[in-house]
Amino acid sequence: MEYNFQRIEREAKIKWKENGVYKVSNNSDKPKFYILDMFPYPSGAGLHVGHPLGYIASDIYARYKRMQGFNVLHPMGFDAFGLPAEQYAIETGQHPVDTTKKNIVRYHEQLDNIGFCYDWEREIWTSNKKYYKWTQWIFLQLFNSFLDRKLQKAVPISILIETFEKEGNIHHPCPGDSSVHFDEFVWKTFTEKEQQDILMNYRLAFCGYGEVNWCEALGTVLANDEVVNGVSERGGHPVIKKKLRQWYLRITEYADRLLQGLETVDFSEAMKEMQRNWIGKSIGAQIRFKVHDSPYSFDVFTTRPDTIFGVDFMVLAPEHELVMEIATAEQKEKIEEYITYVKSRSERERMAEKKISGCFTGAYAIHPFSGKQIQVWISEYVLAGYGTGAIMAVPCGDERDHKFAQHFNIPISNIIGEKYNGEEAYSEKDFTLVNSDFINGLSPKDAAARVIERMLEEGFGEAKVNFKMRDAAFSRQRYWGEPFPIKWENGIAYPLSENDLPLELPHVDKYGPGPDGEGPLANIEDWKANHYETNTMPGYAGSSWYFLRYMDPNNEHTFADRAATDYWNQVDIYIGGTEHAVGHLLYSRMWTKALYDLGHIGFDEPFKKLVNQGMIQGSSRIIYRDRESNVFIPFNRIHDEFTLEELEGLGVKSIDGWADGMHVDVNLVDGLELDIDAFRKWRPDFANSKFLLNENGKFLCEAVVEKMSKSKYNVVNPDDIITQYGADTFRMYEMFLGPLDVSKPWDTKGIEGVHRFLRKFWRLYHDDAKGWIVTEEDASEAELKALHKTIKKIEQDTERFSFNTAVSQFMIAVNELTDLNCHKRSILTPLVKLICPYAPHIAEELWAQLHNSLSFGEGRGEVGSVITATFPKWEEKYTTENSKVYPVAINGKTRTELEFALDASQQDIESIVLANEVVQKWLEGNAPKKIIFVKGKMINIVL
RNA sequence: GCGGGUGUGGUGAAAUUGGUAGACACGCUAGACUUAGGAUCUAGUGCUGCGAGGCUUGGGGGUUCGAGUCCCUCCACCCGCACCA
Repeated sequence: MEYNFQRIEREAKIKWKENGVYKVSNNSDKPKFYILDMFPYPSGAGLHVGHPLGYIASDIYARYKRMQGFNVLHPMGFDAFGLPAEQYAIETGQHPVDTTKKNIVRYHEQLDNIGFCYDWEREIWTSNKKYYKWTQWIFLQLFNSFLDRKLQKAVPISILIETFEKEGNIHHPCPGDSSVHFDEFVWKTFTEKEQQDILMNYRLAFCGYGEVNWCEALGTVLANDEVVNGVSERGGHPVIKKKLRQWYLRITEYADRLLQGLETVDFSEAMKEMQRNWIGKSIGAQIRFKVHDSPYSFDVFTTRPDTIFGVDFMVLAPEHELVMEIATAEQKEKIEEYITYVKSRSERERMAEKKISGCFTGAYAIHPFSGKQIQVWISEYVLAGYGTGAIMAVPCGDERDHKFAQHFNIPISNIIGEKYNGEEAYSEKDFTLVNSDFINGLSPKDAAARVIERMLEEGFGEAKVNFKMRDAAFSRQRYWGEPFPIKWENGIAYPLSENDLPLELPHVDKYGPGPDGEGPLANIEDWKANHYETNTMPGYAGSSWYFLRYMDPNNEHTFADRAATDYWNQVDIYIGGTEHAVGHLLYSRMWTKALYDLGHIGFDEPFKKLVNQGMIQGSSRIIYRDRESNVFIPFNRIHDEFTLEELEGLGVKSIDGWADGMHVDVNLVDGLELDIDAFRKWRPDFANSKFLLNENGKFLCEAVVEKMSKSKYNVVNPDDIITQYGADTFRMYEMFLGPLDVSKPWDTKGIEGVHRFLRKFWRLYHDDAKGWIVTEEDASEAELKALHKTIKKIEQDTERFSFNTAVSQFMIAVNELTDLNCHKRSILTPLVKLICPYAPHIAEELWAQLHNSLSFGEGRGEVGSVITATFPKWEEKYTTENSKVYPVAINGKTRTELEFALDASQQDIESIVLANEVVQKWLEGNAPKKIIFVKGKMINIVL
């Protein structure tokens, strides 16, 4: 009986489904385990072999945990709203409702073919109104609360209103506009509109005017993390800064907690570092400088208040609001010219070439301590969006300031002493200050504290913490997203009541942009008449909390029952790519914190442990053709010297043209060898081309590793692999490719080895001729040893996500048992259980056969529930330790005295024992401290 | 520039965390069985040498009885951030 994976997998799938094997209950005595994948965005192209990598890993771990007796939540769903889905719909002339549905059905089918143990009854789509009702509800929670900075937690806005009525905002500085101050009396004089405008500046989800990333091609704004290198992440369209009315999440208020929370979670250092970097906390001071002969003054932010006496000039960002106010008449023209120049430079140009440029305003600032007059410049190296958009420049201590001073011949003062060489800035902090008035002789650290103290006393500066992170743009001028549950009246945003949720996304036939940078919803008359907000939420809205919904997916009364969220609690393991480091992961961490603050859930970090999987790249095949003669030349011969006859025979006049390389469909290539007939069929335009062959009659392509994509013809579809080799082979091979977290190219060729292994595995149980061959004999010592070694290794490997070595371990075990000609039930039964997480279909089949009629379906059918109970305990007796250190006592002897014994003992353990005795005698009863044995051989003696 | 990471056969990679480096697999070579095979099986396969042996984990140095593993230094590559004051 052959290993008929097609039959086996078909039957297993039916069995699992009929018996509801993977249904998960919220009521269980078992300990819980929550393992989650980043849910996919169902694109039109379907899954390629790279997508399921992380899913396979999590599935193996889920099944493994289930076997250990955990109640495992391992759900799957679809991130269905958002820009790409809408773009795809537009491009293919369909409606996003239809394309999304179609794509999901396809994804669903593909995932099922791989044999995942998802509880599909918990499936969620973010675009489903039953789901986005609660996305809207959470939005309202954010809208209706603010962050109390003293408590460092979100608090309902109603409490803030009460406070304002009692004492104004004296204890609650306005995060949106720090210039807003009022007491309880003034508050009461405000109109409703004025009051609401002020409250808007506190809300965690708020609407305001701001500079946003506007993408004309997509017709919408984008969040900072959706803009990469100055172009849109999706589609690579140019992005410009534009002032628009926008919704935002006030994530900056959570900056500190997002930073602190990283200490409590198990993410990779790189991931934590990325998030820290994005948040960009820096500690320093804000200092006010007055402008000479002018009513104006401006603030700068610096991390080095200790260098205050080294300030030689000031720089404002070109966009700084004071620039035109303080510029002197004679400099105005030059300033305007410079600003025009800056505006003419795109973000990309600025990044590409960092030129030193700037312009003197003609104005002078007054040093707050010394009263010295300091030139005020503007330059594009000072960014409007960071800090206060103005800096105090200390050339001797900052590289950029130094270059700027040199470039414009600004005299440089030295407050560092001899460590500053006049050539380049000295930015270390290990020096003693000089030429610095009252902080002379202090270290930078002490000086900074002293300066801040003095500034506070004199009232022109204070300690200040600055963050790089900005509030997150939360509205899109698009159709395919959650509508905001907001009604506008007289310029005031009124939240809908909970009872009115969901505010459904109206079905429209046309969903082009609305007027004046508004969303498509502005084109709908009903919508406008009701004064609903016309923007929709961004793609990351639905994904910021989906992990909570899985816990209680069908609840119609709340986003998830508190008992359910308490039971499942944090996601124990979250698997996904690093590309979400500063987007999704930060947003969901913030939402979790807000929901926690407001008492809706009992934990404030969503993901306990994050595992990053690498990408599976495509391995493209390239072929080269001489354009003129229309001859293809094998890659291995491109640098060859061709003989004249060869060239003439082919009609090649020159080989200069061969560099005409083209991608060829990887499915037409076996390893590197091109199937020429198939190629001619695929590209009839080359049907008449000639091929220069190698001596063995083969034509070889070049292999290039690059991203898997349709246009490169290097996409491998998991469905094809599964048809040919089966899902179990596919799963094991993906794991076998290498460590989970590194990127690696797909190589279909290598899959044979894994497939061969599974067939060999099958042959332990079945013989092609004799059929079922499992015997009842007692196992031998050698067989037990092989089994137990395998159990131990695979448990360890699975535990630490080292699935590639686990698969190797299986292969070793099967090779060993095959060599031992072992077909014994007592060995083969545990082996089935062991392999189940990796190759569940074959395990299902073998299990059923081992137990004759007993199938998974009986007794709730989980393989795992049976497995844990009968896993044999690892016994000391079978330990494979092959190196042991025997400690023996000795003092005061040198190695040379023992060398002869060493030499004599290289052969076997007996001679070593002998040698040891000799040594001991030699030393008159004293033995060495350690004698080191490696695999039965004495390697060394330690005194 | 800053931060994080990685360097091991022709290839993907192992190495019990300081103990025979290269497990397992791909590829390759030879052979067997086959009408045939891209099926299956057997043997070989880090480099070097006829050989005993010698050499080998990016380079150099160090600690140690012993280093792929720890320390210093240099080099290369990948990822992230990047005029962040």
